[in-house]
Amino acid sequence: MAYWLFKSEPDAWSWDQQVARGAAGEEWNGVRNYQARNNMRAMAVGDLGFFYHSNVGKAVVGIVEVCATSHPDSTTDDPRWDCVDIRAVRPLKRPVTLDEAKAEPRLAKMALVTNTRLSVQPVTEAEWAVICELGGLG
DNA sequence: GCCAACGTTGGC
DNA sequence: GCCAACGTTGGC
Repeated sequence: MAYWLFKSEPDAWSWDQQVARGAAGEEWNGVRNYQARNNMRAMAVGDLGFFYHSNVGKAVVGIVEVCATSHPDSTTDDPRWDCVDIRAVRPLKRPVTLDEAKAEPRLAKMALVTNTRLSVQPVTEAEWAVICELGGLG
């Protein structure tokens, strides 16, 4: 079981929209970055991820689960781009902002802090636990 | 809205 | 294969 983080601008695709898709989930399409794509190719069904609102909010707002492994991105004919499907699991009790993550020494090496432009990132088990703690989840 | 950081593209 | 130019992301 691995942990990940998915970034989305809420104006383009928000947590509420993700929740509205329910158990069916939604394609995480539109990624046009090799590193992000490679991360998605490495995902397994049942892997968990954080849902992060970039630009507006700048906070981790919820937890998602991978419900389909990588497959061609339906928004392009370019065979280079694959994506996974994810479904909402639960919101954090309180969002964990980027400022909080930056201020937390245990998250100093987290990709969210060190590699701001990567839209699909791996998260370590330790980082996962810290964000859950800050987010009010036992 | 600006701009820094970073990734990609294309000329050589 | 190098590197300058360009495009995009995302914090501020």
